[in-house]
Amino acid sequence: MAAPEGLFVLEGRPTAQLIADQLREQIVQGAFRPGQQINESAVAGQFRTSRGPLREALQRLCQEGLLVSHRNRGVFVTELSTADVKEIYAVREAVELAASTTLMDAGQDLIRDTCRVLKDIIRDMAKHVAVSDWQAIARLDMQFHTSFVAGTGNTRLIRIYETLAAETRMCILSLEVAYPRLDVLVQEHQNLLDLLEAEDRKGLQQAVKRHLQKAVEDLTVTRQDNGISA
Amino acid sequence: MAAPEGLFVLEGRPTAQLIADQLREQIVQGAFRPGQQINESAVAGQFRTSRGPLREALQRLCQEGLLVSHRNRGVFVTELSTADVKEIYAVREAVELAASTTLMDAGQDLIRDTCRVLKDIIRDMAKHVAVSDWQAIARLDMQFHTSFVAGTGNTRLIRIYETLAAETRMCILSLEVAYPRLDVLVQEHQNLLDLLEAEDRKGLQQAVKRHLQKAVEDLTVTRQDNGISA
DNA sequence: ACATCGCCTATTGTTGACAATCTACACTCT
DNA sequence: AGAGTGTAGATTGTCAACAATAGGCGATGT
Repeated sequence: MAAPEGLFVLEGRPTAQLIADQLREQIVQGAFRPGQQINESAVAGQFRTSRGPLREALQRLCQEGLLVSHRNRGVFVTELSTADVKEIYAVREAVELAASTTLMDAGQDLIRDTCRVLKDIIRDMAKHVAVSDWQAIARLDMQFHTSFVAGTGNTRLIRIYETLAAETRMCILSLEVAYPRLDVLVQEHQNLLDLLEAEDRKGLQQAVKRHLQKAVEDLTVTRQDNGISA
Repeated sequence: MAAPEGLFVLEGRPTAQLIADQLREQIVQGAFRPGQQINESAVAGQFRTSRGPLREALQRLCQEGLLVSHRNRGVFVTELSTADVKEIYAVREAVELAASTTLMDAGQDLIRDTCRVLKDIIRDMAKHVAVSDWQAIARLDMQFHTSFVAGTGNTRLIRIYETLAAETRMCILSLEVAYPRLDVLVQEHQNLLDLLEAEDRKGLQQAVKRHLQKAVEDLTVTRQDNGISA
């Protein structure tokens, strides 16, 4: 049962998915400006492939909400408004609260394993905070939350959250806002970890709500309006 | 501000999305058997189009989880196991509970509007129950829940739930289980509606949990094991 | 009789070319 | 001068042909 069927299918994943993964990473890192059009030929060339596979990858990213497609005009990098930020964080709250409940009901073993992973992420985060590496901090921030949700083992919940994580990273790009309160960032995540380890159900849920609500405030106050996503 | 830019872009939506929508409907209605391979050329011909646009549509449905893709072998209709059913319903619970909270916080107007929509759906449902039209009942069942979530106005939450709705309808197909307890079905939904209208926060959340938990039991007891989704 | 090897067909993955559409710019007319 | 129109360029949408891979089937040898 160690490797029932996945014993090295060498690049067994579909090409479009591989391209989508790489392109997604480029987008959330700001390689394309919000609102910018994606030139199919140019990007296809960049990936050393043809327009066919690339267009398939674009479909995926459109569905994830990172890109928007206008018929006969092409696909563009999504511009996120403050309304979008609120939506995204509302869904994140829903997913994380559900994950909290599931984890608490799942038993100590799952919680222990999850805590171990989260602990390492916080350690990395502290290191990058020391040198103010924003890009890495944003990545680790979302990795923390994604790992938290991943602890449930619910593949669908994880998929949903990964999409939300990508959108969240776009928020930071789109709204051109830096991480405020660098020092409390590590502290807040440590607090979440502690509450999980202590199996403090109510406390964890409250902490998650506050953590996300604060983030929304940080993202919305800096720029009160940033266009309408319609 | 009535129609700033969307004043009739006649079929403004991308082709791949249109094909995906139609194909999704066919799949959830059982036009393809679970595990069956989708022949690209054949289906493309059916839609009077080429393989290119069809493949783009397939990418979407793969990401939604209705299809699974194996490199160099093609895409197949997903076979859902009981583990998948539990996952799907866990996420549904998370979304619906979040929707409940949002609606309750949103104020009476939103609740009133939502209730009106739900009332009509229940009426339709009762009609189709009278003649035992399973296909229509399944559709209306999911339409009820989707409309409930739609009441929040959170487009991302709605998108997520629409995907879950499609997967749920596949559960019924994949597990080849009929709706049990036809009579209580209308009654349960009416109960949810009443609790929403009464703004009984706690009561609604409890009712949602029970409603979904019952559904899981109905879907899992009939067939205790139905393959492994890996 | 069974296992193994090699071919063969069907289907997917990819590519390049062609057609349709939109945007931008220059030109003309009032 | 300003508004409207026509044209040109670029980009997307679509298609059909080519290449590559996987699984099935029969032949062959032990």
